[in-house]
Amino acid sequence: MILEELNEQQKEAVLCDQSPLLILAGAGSGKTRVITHKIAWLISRGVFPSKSLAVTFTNKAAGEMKERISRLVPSIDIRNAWVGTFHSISLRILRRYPEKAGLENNFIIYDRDDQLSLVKDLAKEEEASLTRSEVARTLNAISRAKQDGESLALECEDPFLKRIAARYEERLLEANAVDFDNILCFTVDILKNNKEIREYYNNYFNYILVDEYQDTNRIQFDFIELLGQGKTGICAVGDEDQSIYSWRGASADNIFRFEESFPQARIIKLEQNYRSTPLILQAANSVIRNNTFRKDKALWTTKVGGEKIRVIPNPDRESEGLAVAREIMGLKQKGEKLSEIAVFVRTNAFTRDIEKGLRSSKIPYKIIGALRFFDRKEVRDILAYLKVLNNERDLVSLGRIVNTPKRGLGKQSLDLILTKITREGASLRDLAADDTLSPRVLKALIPFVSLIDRVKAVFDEEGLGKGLEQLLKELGYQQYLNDEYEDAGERWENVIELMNDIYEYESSAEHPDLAHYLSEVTLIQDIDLLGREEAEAVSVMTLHKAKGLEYDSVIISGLEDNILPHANSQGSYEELEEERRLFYVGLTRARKRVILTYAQAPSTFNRASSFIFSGDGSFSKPSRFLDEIPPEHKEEAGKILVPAGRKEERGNRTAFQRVKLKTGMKVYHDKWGEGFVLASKMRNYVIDFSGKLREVDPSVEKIEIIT
DNA sequence: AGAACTCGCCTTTTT
DNA sequence: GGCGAGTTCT
Repeated sequence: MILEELNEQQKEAVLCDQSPLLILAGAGSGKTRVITHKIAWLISRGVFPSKSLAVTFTNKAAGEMKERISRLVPSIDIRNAWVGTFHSISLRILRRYPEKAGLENNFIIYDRDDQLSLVKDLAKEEEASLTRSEVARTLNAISRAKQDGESLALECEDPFLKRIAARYEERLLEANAVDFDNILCFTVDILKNNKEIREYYNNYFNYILVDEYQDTNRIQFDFIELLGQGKTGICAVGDEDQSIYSWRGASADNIFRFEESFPQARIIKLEQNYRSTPLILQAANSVIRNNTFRKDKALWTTKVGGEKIRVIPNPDRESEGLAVAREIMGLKQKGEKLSEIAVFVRTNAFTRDIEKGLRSSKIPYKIIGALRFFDRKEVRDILAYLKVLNNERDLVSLGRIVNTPKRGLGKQSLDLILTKITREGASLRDLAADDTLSPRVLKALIPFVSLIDRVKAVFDEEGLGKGLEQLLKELGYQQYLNDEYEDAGERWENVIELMNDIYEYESSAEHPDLAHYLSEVTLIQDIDLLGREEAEAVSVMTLHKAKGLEYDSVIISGLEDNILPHANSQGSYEELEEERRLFYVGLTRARKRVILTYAQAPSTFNRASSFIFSGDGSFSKPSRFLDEIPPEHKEEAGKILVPAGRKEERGNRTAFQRVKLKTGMKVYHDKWGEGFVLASKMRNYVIDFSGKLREVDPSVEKIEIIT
């Protein structure tokens, strides 16, 4: 039964257990199917679910994989199977031996925001003031080294960076915290340095399966190598054409390294695509063929035909959002389900433009992972309180809440408090009794410390949910939100949602405790993973988030040079090829159709979402990747005219709401025909109509932009 | 000393 | 359009 729905290669892959196995699986060739069926098959043959380890790329993928397995072997409880991301699996191991990494058992995880605050603090400690991007770059360097299995704290040419990196690790340990990288690094170190632990896990897992193998980095490879050494039951599935995470140390080279570390590995190629129409497949193939660093592959399908790829130019970003909405309305009228439509963007910021368009057409949508629930200020505030309640030596979190809500402890006081804690090892209680502090500071600090103590007692005696309720009550948090924010209602809703989540966790977890809750929350960033399915809605997400998903209809927006490929990724051949793979990933998500949109003057409108300026503000070019799709596979929306001003009836007079034209734009005027914009002059524009210069005010005269 | 206000710069992508 | 740094106000 489990083997029935598989083709020959897939079946071979599922059955192969006498040698390590590397599956090179093209897009849509059923690789997830192979993994789920393989695990289900093993379980059906009597292997305990907990003896298989499956590593996925996201928590969402892990959840889906478990669901699919349990549908294949419905009679068996697979809840304790090891299915998860590298991070969640390593964490599960690290939680068992925290002392081996110098941690106490209530350690928590610092997310990116915490990390940035920490680096900033440390720079200040070194009397250097770094800009936001310098802080980010410093953190990226530290992180990248760790992902490569190195450490700037130990080895680095730049003494400043080395010092920051070293202090960074110290401060993490002092706060009894790990960052995302350390979850893996510490676990790998424990496995490396402790023979008994390594052998225990090496023997424990009979089968190890790694999905999205092309996106593993060095430390993840080491992890797999340590657990999989000497095993035949190891299997990695990947596609170098979908490698899109090299910026975080991922390397498709791991595909070659696999054969070195696991000799006698079999290689099975999956080349039959079950997802897309041949038209989409051919288009995607001809795009990816332009990459030089790849093995040529021949994806094929038995399907026939397919709709041409629609390419839709727009005068500006706003119109692009509207065009996306219009296309979706069209699809809906054809009877397509909204849940089978996805819009992909290059960067998170662009989701806002799409959002606007969809909202104006009243199309229900969900943004996947953009403004994440746990990134909201009110949620972060409360979580910071929880982190301090868990461990008051967590200075990043303490710094966040000491004056939130405002209690008269500003920058100066905060600095003083933090210094006393770091230099003198003072506790909060010590500080509340410290008579060297000014009366003004003490007056604010004493109630704060006693609040922490009181709430902590409730947490210990009555549990997490009750503790949180007490915290909110003592803080007067709802009142604080009302006083400070216009959208207090919405913010309070989020706090309530967090409270529901914590009650939910408390009733479902085996041993509910704050540290576990906090790390769960940090690793699982998407709120929709914490319950409740969304209603029928269009999905909007970044191309990176799109990996591993599929939809009937895919719309990719922002197909402009400097966006896709991104302006920051044109420095080298490698970067450009990664951008092309990103586009390829987007295209191959589609079953039935692809729509591509771009804007001509993205920076004119909505500056908020567009930081990409092509120098002097000349307007952007369509993406070079568009040219890589053969003409017979696409259908340009052609030369269309878009009014430069939005028509408005004012009394009996028609006016055009002013819209900025840009130098160089091609326009059309009913009387003078085609022209191009030479310069702007107050409200007017100088336009060259085949040699004749005219000054035109587009809010009075009808000017259309030619695209 | 701390709050309130203004200005400029930013973001590529994520566990 | 938000966030931090810098500046002015209380």
